[in-house]
Amino acid sequence: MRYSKLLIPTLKESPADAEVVSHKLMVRAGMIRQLAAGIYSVLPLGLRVLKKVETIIREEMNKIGGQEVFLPSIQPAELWQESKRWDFYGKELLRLKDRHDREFCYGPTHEEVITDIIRKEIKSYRQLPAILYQIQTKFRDEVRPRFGIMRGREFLMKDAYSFHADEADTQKTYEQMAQAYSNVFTRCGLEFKQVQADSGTIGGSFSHEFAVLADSGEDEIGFCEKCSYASNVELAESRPESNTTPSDGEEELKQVLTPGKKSVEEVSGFLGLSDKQIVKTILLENENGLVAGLVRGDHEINTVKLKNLIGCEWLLPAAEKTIQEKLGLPCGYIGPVNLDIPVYADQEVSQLKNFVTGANKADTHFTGVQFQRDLKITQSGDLRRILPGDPCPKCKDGEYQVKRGIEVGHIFILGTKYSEAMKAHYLDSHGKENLMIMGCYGIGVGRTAAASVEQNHDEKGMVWPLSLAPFEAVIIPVNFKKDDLKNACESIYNQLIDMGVDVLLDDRQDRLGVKLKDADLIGIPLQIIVGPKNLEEGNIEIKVRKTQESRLHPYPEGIKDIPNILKGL
RNA sequence: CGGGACGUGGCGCAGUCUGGUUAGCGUACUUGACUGGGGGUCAAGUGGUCGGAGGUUCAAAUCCUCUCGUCCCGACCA
Repeated sequence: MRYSKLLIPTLKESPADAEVVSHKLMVRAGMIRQLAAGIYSVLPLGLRVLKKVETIIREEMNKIGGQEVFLPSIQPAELWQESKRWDFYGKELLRLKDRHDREFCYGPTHEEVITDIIRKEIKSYRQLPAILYQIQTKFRDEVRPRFGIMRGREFLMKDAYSFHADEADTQKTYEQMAQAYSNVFTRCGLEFKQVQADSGTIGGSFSHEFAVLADSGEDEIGFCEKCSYASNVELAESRPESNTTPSDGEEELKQVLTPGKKSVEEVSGFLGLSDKQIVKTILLENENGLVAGLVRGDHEINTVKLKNLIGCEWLLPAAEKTIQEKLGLPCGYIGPVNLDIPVYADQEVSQLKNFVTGANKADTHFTGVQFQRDLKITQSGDLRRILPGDPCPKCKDGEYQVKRGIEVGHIFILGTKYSEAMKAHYLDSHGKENLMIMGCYGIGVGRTAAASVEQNHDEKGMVWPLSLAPFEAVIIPVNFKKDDLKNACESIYNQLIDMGVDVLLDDRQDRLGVKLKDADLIGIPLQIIVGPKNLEEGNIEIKVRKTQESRLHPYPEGIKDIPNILKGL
């Protein structure tokens, strides 16, 4: 391609509304433009990158027997009502009506549509397993879209669904899919981790997330340096502390005045105790009303773990208003003693003796609280967030590390959730009807590209890996007016195209500096600079974007080495 | 959903508090000349319903009301 014929509107300054590097750079490089909150247009250069990600995904999906389909983005409400998600999905589901007033939604995901096809078209175990995938635009009306293409409302996603006759087969495909995902992200040149993730209400222990390590990530990943254990912090198990509490006598329950002391630090400081002797009572709300979670003062509650322990549909922090209305208790002084709602305690809390809690009375706390004697606990379990430095629950001598990550892929075993709700049956070899078992697997295409920028950039701009770069090489004439330079560039350009190199010819009339700045900004891996002095001496300059290292190569003989240089990057 | 900020040529901003020439700067864009190895110089230009609606006033980018849009923070530490 010729630069002069391409729409690559690069900018010198970052847009004022961009926060993260990938957003800033993708706008500056003329790859994307915002149309509305969380909705972006993709320009030619950006599309080239997305297409490269797509190609890698297609190759890996096809390799494990995936068949590509293309499903509608607008879906009838009936299908969603059948799966019960019409009511359940909430405001993230963008609903619309057609001219006949029929209800539709813009698909945020496609379990319903694909299950509808499969239940109609597949009847026999002989046709299973079936693995179908598509690369298509999704819309999720996020509360708060941000970070450009990384968390948009409209975004490009590869979603795959698999249908199976039995669990072993599902498991097999799940593992192949995990491997395929691993291959995709490796080929995209990303540093990532495959981590256990929360499977939510879907059930089953099989869900893994693929997280690209980056400070701008919204996920927290906990992993062990010594063994292979890695999981989303939401899910990471905490290993019970083995230190036995001193066997002091049990103190009496005593009310103490703690005027104005609400936070753990304030209370512990005021009473001259360690944070570990305080128990925090956190009020949350789910579909059945308020619940309380107890964790030690130096710990934090993990609501995902609590939600899983309770087995409720949803769980959110209770609003102060709700607490006032339903319990009439003063925030800051709430405690589990005589608290008339379900109380769930972290396992560490059950080990404590003589601890402090709120007394459900303004400016008052209890001291000498005993777990067994004073509290009515609905259930105890692992409820706390892991912290960096916590012991690994798996290998016993490693420590947790916590890093931020961008979720670029997620795979699930769905079981029969959808096949049951939507009656997707098949006949087995005995002629008996069975429910199909399903898996679903997603990759954020744009997010993968953005994650790559987050991981690979410098002060000059983006540094694409060869596999995702919009072009593999760019030819930069120092002066495009001089015929000998121009002819040499045209010749190199044609030869590289013939050799199958994805090459860009910067045929603009601008000065060298402009071209080099742009080449660095858009991050093309190899720059071929053709200047008058070098050319006279029979040389061209080949510069690597990433390292900024530059070497002279003989011209014209050296042209044929370029594909090899690219391979070596 | 709660809180905060912002909206002025394509992009980045000043002007708004304290109303008053023809709305300004940088950059980009067009034309010409010079220049030609890291966003060059000079000259002449193009481009603006100051987000929108209503109001106050002799006079509104500026004051008031409403509205739309965009961004940020928060929505577990009781």
